[in-house]
Amino acid sequence: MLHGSMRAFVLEEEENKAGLEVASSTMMKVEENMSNPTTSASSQNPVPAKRKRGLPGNPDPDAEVIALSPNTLMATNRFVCEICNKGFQRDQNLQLHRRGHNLPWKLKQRTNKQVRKKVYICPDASCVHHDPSRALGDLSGIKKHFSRKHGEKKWKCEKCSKKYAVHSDWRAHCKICGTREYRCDCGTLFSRRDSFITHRAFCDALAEESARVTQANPVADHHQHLYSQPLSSHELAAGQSTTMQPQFPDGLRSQHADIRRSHGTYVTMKQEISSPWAACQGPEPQPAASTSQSQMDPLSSIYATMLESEFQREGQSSLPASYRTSTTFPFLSATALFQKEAQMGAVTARPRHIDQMAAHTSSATGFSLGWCSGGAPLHGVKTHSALLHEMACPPPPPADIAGFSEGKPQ
DNA sequence: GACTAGAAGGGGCTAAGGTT
DNA sequence: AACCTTAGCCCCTTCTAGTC
Repeated sequence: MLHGSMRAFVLEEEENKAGLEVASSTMMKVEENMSNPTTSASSQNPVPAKRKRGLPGNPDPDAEVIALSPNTLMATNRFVCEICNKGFQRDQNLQLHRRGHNLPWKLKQRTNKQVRKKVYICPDASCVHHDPSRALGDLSGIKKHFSRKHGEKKWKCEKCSKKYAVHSDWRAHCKICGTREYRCDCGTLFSRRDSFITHRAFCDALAEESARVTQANPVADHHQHLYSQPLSSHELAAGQSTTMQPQFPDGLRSQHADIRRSHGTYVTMKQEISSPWAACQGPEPQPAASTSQSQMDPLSSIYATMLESEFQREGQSSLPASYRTSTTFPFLSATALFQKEAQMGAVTARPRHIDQMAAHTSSATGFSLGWCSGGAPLHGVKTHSALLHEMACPPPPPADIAGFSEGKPQ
């Protein structure tokens, strides 16, 4: 489809004779009656508050159409002296230079007549912008277009290996390349948010399924498969043995926490609980005999005292033996804490929300519900949960914690 | 020589349209 | 829906012709 009242068609010579670009031009007339939607619309409507650009490739119908050769579009010093082969960006520069060679020269004269708007067509015949009706409105535009579509892409992004022909495009890409990165818990990386969301839906469903399986078979855990490492806090909370010592690499552990933070989910617990893990990778467990109350660290001691008094208040003679022998409450893993609470609940009264917590193992919100449930727990249980909460959020523990890995409570 | 105006080059920003 | 590419617009700088 040709453009309507296109008046003139200036064709630049494709060939440069003797290295000198000759600006001879041919005038052509293209006569068809076709209205330009852009201009007709703009003439009918009042000027909008925010200026809108015209559609691509719909130049002013009265504009002068200029066809530059590929050489011209790509050349930097396209005006070349036939004597010394020196190139110049502009004809005026060349003409001035020719004076030095005592060659005839002619500077472009300023003209008083009104300059008609120029539009430029792409020299590539197969290109949509080769059609005068789709000519581009400015010279830099057609140059950029020709470079992008038909030129050599010599600018390469170091990060993603994408190539660009226009330097500014390359720079714009380099600014944002690698800044949008989405990482799932399972370690998979995504550059696109939608892909990441899709994957996460799958990954979460898998985690929930694993949690259900975990209740029946504590070994099953998709993160174990994915990381080849145990475990995350919510999985521990599902009731796995404390003899399993999670060994997240520090980097992965903090990364995991960061990811959850970005999801707005169970970040805090994850980070808090990770500290005891680090501690539990410490020295060999001490013999039970060596872990007397006097050797406890202050927090352990305080907690043991609190628990004992709690039991006594509830009518129990004293803390069960298994609790008294354990000296490491503040630095137990989440599993150990839950198990202890569950045991205590079995001794006193088993709270429903503990079961709920276990059932929510893969759900971030479910996990936090376990800690922050607004429901009315049974008498005594609230105290235990509060104590456990305090235990789960201790200051960083000392490096060697005696007796941590003694295993699960009797 | 100083100053001004115009042309050209290049880069940044962003709307529009296409793609995934 | 989000992302990517393309093209239009604008601004700044540089260079040169013309004028005083």
